[in-house]
Amino acid sequence: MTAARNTTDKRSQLLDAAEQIIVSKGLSGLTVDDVTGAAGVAKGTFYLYFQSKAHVITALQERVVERLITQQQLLLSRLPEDDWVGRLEAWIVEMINAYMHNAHLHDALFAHAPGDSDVQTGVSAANRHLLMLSTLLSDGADAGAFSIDRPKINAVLLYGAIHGVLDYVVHHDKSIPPDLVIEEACEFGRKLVGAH
Amino acid sequence: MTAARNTTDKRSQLLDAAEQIIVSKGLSGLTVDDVTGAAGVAKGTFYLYFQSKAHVITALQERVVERLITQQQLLLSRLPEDDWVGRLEAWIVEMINAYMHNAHLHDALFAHAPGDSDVQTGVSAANRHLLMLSTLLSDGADAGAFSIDRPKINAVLLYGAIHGVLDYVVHHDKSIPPDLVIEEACEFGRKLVGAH
Amino acid sequence: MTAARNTTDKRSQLLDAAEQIIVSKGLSGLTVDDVTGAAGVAKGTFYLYFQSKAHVITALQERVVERLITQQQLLLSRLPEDDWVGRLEAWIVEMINAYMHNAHLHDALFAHAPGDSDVQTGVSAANRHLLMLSTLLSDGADAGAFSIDRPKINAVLLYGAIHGVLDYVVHHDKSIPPDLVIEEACEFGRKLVGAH
Amino acid sequence: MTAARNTTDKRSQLLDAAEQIIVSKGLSGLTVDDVTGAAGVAKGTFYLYFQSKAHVITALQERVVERLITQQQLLLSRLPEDDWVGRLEAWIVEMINAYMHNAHLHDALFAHAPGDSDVQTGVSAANRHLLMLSTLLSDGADAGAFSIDRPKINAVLLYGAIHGVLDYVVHHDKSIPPDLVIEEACEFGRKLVGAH
DNA sequence: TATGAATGAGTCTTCATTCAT
DNA sequence: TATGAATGAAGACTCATTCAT
Repeated sequence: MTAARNTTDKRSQLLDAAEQIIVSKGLSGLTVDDVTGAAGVAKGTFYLYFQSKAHVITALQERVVERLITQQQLLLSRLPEDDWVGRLEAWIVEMINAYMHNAHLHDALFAHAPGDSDVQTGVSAANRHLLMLSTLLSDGADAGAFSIDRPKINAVLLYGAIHGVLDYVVHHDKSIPPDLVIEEACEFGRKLVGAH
Repeated sequence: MTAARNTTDKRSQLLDAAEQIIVSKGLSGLTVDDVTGAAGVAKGTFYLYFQSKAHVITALQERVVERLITQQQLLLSRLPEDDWVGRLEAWIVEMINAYMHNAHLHDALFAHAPGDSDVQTGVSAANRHLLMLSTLLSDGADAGAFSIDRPKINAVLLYGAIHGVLDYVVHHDKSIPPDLVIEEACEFGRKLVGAH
Repeated sequence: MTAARNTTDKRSQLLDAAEQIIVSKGLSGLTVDDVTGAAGVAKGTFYLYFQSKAHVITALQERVVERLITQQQLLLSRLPEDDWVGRLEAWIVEMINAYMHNAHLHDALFAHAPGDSDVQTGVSAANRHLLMLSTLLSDGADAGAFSIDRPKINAVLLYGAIHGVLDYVVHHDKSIPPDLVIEEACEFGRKLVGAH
Repeated sequence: MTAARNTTDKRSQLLDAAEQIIVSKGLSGLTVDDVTGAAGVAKGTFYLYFQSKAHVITALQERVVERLITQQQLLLSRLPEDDWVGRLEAWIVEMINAYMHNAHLHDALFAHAPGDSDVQTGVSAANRHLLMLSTLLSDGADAGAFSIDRPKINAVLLYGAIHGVLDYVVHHDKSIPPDLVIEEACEFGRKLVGAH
């Protein structure tokens, strides 16, 4: 058990270190050397837990998305089943909160430079998150609460819209208050699903 | 004048070469060596026209956006002044067409890896494009055709949404036909501005 | 005794694993990790049976040569004592057969990169094999069957010649049939000892 | 012209440096770092003249063989056309001299670890040398001076034999005087071609 | 303007070996 | 005996940038 715990710990330490470095130096500033240095282990140890540098990045994406999904599921589970607009808003709000809470990380992790170091993971992390939104729209539509024809493509649009504002707010116009972002994003969501 | 023209030419050649390489090898596959090689000039020449590698990328972004803006302005100028929904749709359609016509390039150029090659250009290329959309929304609202409170933030949302679908369609689900993308994006735009 | 047997077994397993890897990946593709992996033991176990990686290679050389020598001795023991040319030919034939039967292994093992992994083993494996040939020549000369002055140096020459052809046939001209190689090598041997 | 000379010089410097390092540390002790260090140039410069580490080795082989071939051709050109045994002996003598003059280098360079870093060069350097010997045997046979059926395979045998003795003398029994090696090798050659 | 040889810091990755358990 | 996590030295190769000509 101790061994198992240590293993888990070390992988997490490495992941934490990588996360911290991405936050401070950006994705391109991430070096295996720095990661192991920050984690306090030898360089070779890195390769005991990750096949390559690209794999930590993927693992980090997974972790970030997984946490966000979990959090959103928790929130949604506390809402009335039939309050579809409320559920959509909750989803949006939590996504924005999570992103703004650690903007640099989300940014670096999900600013795709496609074709580059794409370590394909079957269904990528972001895709799973997108699927969650898509399902939400789909279920709401089935329940008659949303007037939407193509849940998937609409989910993509909404997802892109939210990512877009967040990116804009974080990088180009920090004067916009988070509350306003949330409000407008929700308004946007409501329009999309035809609620009012 | 000949000299001046040559200068312009050579800069363009370099730009063309860079563009071509990004299309074929991606942004991370771009090397100064390849650019000068493809442009048929010596490596040192590169630095006569661009301060650094990051600067070509920026210049390329400018050029791409400038062309798109010009094209959109041309299209809009042919539309009736008061057909605001038509103008918005034309804007969206053209953006999607331009993107899909050279997806790799737009992709590489606007998949920001912030903090990386951020050669800040005052108001960045993309910002100018965004401003165009924002102005369109604003004018439409002033004319009473759009019911929108905050044109800027709504422009950002719409812009992000479109970029998002395009990215999705190009990288994750190529089965979606361009026409459908255009249709949904326009529908999305109409909902946003409250046009039925 | 059981323990002793296990020990022997494990050492052999390790040796077998190393042999197999050399055959498939070449000497430079040999890693302790792969060896222990293929042998089904932990990495540390390797160092319980061999002082270093270089030592397995040496041990493998010994084993290969030992087997060959044994086989040749068996063959020679069945031949008439006084048929010296026949004995020499048998020796040559068996050497060629053994080599061609597992060319990769012999190759990797006896393509000396001197100064590299030279774990000096007193009289090296190959030397013992050479000594066998030398003795054969010497005895044949003593019996008056071979007209040779310096058995040792002639053994070296013959040994090198055979190794040379084998290497050539295996790596550069696979079109040469084994039978021809054997025939020419024997002819070569006969000339050397002055038989016809 | 200066530029051309410098270029040639630098490539040669690198080659010289590599040669020197191989002599002192063996082939496996050869590092790009050391080579550039010894040549007094920056690390990157190495890759301006050679595609990879493996390529210097090949280039070195070429150079060594080329020099030897040139020297042998010079020697042969001074001998009477019809003294075939003399020509063969001269070839053998020069090969042994060249080898012994820089044993470490020849050794490291031609101790093939096949399948490893084999940078195939069409007809490899050693092959060209072998061809020279083969041609010599063939011509001598045509002239009626050598009684040999298959020049190529016999050349391979002789070539291997000589390499074998040299390796043996250099690594295992330094007590054998060079003169004796030469004498025996020549004797060996004569036997091979059926000259007394 | 134009050249292109030279630079050298920067990075990933491998792998033999050790050692606490 | 046996394990296997941890080590860290070593090494190949890249590429943006400079500068003498």
